[in-house]
Amino acid sequence: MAGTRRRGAGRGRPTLEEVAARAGVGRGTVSRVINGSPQVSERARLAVERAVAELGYVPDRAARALAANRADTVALVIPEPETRLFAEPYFSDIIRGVSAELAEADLQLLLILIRTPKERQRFAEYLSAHRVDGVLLVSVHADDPLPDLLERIEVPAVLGGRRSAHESVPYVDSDNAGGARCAVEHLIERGRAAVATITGPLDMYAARCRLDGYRAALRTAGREVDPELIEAADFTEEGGRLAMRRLLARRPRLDAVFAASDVMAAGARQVLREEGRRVPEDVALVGYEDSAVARHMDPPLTSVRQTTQEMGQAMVRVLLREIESRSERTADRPRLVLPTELVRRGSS
Amino acid sequence: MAGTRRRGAGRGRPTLEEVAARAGVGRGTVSRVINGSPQVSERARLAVERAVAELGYVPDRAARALAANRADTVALVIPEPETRLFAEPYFSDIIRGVSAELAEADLQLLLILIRTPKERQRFAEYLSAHRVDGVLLVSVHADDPLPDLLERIEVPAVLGGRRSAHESVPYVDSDNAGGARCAVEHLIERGRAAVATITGPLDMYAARCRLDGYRAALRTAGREVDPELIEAADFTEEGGRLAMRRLLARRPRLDAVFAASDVMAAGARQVLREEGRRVPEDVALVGYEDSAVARHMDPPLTSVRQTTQEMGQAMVRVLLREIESRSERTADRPRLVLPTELVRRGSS
DNA sequence: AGGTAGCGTGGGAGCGCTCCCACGTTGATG
DNA sequence: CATCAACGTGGGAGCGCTCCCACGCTACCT
Repeated sequence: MAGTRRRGAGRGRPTLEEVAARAGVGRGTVSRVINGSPQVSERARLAVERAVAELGYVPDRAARALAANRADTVALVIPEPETRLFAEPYFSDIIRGVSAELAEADLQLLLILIRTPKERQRFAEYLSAHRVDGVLLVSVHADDPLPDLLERIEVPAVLGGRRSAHESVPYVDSDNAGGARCAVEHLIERGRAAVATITGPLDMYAARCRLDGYRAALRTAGREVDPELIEAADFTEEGGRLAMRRLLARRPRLDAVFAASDVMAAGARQVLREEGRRVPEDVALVGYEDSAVARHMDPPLTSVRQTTQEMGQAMVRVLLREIESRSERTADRPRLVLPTELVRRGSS
Repeated sequence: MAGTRRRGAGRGRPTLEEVAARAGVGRGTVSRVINGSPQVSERARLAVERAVAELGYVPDRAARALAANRADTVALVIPEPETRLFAEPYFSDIIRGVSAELAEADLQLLLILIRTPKERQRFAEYLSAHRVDGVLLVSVHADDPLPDLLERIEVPAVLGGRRSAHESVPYVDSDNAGGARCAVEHLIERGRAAVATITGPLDMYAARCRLDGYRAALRTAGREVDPELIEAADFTEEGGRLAMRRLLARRPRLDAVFAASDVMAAGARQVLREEGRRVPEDVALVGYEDSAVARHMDPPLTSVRQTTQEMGQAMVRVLLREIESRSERTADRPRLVLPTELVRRGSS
C-alpha cells in the first residue's frame, strides 16, 4: 500500500518544478515558456526547452484545468432520437471535421450522446462539473431546450444547423435552400415536366428550407408550384416509400422526384421499381446528402452534397472565436452558411 | 480585471467546503458521502445530502482528477487509415455501445481519431498528459505498435478485434469464423454447388477468420475446398468488383458467393449484373456486417450481423474490470468473443 | 547624478478536491 | 474499572499547475 499509489498514466512523470530545477530557473519561467509567453529571455527559453526535451515533460491537463480554470476540452453533443433520423455518414463526417480542427488547437473532444432524459440530466451536470470550454450541438430540434440552457449558464456554444430562421445562438449551417434549388433546377434542365418532392418533417427548419428551394427553382423557371406534387415524409426509408406511393396515386404522370434525403430517395426508388417505372428513363430521381446509400443505389443516385466535414471544422472555428471573445459579449453572434454541391449520377 | 476571472462553466459554483459548512460537518465527511463510503453515520449522510441538494453541488472533475490521480475518462481511439476500410455503421455502433456503457459508470468518453503520424504522436503525449483511466482501441492492424505502447506504459487497454490468434492484450472480438461458417452453411443448404468467397486482406486476422469459417463449412458438408473459388480483396467496393471478375473468369459455373464484407458484396453484385447473372437465381450472394449497404441493395443482401453495439459495451465492461484490477496484475487477461447472426434477405 | 519606466524573473498563494493521520466516543472485554 | 478495538470524524497536506506580486536589473530620461 505504501509508495504504490495508483497512477492513471505513468508514475513519476516529471513536473513543472523538476523542469525548472533542471533548467536552473523558477517555476514561473517554465510556465511562461510552456505557454508561449513573450516575456521570456532567449536564454531562459532555450534552457527550459532543453530541460523539457530531456525529461520528456508533458504538462498535466488536470492540474492545468484546475489552476487555470479552463478545460482544454470541447463537448460534441449528439442527441439521438428514437429513430435514427440522420444517417450515419452525417454524424461521422461531423465528428471527423470536429476532431481534425480540435486537434489543430490541441483541444480534446468529449463525445456526448444523449439518448434518454436521464442522460440529458447528466449532461447538464457535466456542464458545471467537468468544465468544458465550449459545446457543439448538432441535429437540434426546434423545441430543444438545450441551446437556451447553454445560453443561460453562459457556456459558449455553436449549433450545427439552425432551429429557425432567427436563430439566436451562433451556428454553422449548410445552404439547404440553395442545394434543393440546384437539384430541382437540374431536373428542369433535363427537361422534366412534373417534378415532385418528398420533404422531411416540416417542423425541422432544414426540411422547410429544402422545400423552399424546391419552390424557388420552379418559380424561377416560370412554373407553378403544384401542391399535389409535394408530399411530406420523415427522412426515413419507409416514409419515402409511403410518400412515393401517394405521389404516384395523385399524379401518375410525374417524371421527376426530388427527395430531401438519400434514404427517402431509396424508399421512393423501391416503389418506382414495384410500379414498373424506370429510373431515370421514366422518372428522374435526386436525393440529398450524398451519403453511401446514394452511391450504392442502382442506378447511383444523383444527390446534393453537403460538406459535412467542413461544417464540423467550421463549427469548431466559430466556437473557438466565441470562447476567445467570451468577455466582450458582442451583440452580433457569428453565423455561417456553407455551400452545397450537386453530384450528378445515373438516376437523373 | 478584478473579480471577473473567467470561468469555464458557472462562476461561484459551490465547493466541497461550502457544502461542509452548510451541513455542519468537515470536508472529509462530505467527500466520504459523495464517494459513497460506508464510514459515515446516517445523521451526517443525511445532512450532507441535504446541503448538496440545496446548493446544487456538483464535484469538480478537474480537482478530483488532480487530487485522486484518476481521470474518470476513457479514450476511444479510432485509427483512420487512408481508405476508410470499415464502413461507418461499424464505428457509429461501437461508439453508441461505448457511450451507453460509459454513461452507466459515469465516465467520460474522449474520442480520438488518428489520421496522421503527427496525431499519433500527439496521442502518445495525451496518454501521460491527460490522464485517461483506460483506452479502447478498435480496428487495430496486425502491425500497429499502439497496443504494445499502451502495455509498456501500463495504461489499461482493451482491443476491439484481435490482431492475431494469440493476442496478448485484453480484447473483445466477434465470432468471425462462426459467422462466416454460418453464412456458407446457409448457401450449401440452399443447394448451391460451387460456393466462392471474396476475402478481406489476409494480413487482417478478422479476414483470415472469415476465410477459415468458409473452409470449415465446406469441410463439414463433406466438400473439398477449391482454391480457385477463393479470391482475396481489400474490403472495398472496387476490390469486390475485381475479385468477382476474376472468380467468374476462373469458374464461370459458380452459383454462390460469400463476400467477407457488404461493400465487397456490393461490388460483386455490380459485376454479376454486368455479366447478366441474376441474384439470387443464378448466383446467391451473402455479405458480412449487415450494414446499411446490405439493406439498400437490390435484392437486399443476406448478411452476417455482428452485434457491434454490444461489442462496444463489452469492451467498456472489460476495460473497467482491467482498471479495477490494476494492482493485482493477473496473468490471464480477459477476452471475449461475441456471437454473430445470419440475416436472411433476398440475395440468397 | 538621481529618478523612473520597463523587462525578466522567482516564488507565494491558491484552484477544489482526495488521502490519511490523529483524535474523540462508543461499547465490548478482561 | 481500566483497556482496547472499532467506528466516525475533522482537518492538514498536497496533487501540478497558473496567476500575480514584488524584486532586481538595465536603459533611458531630466
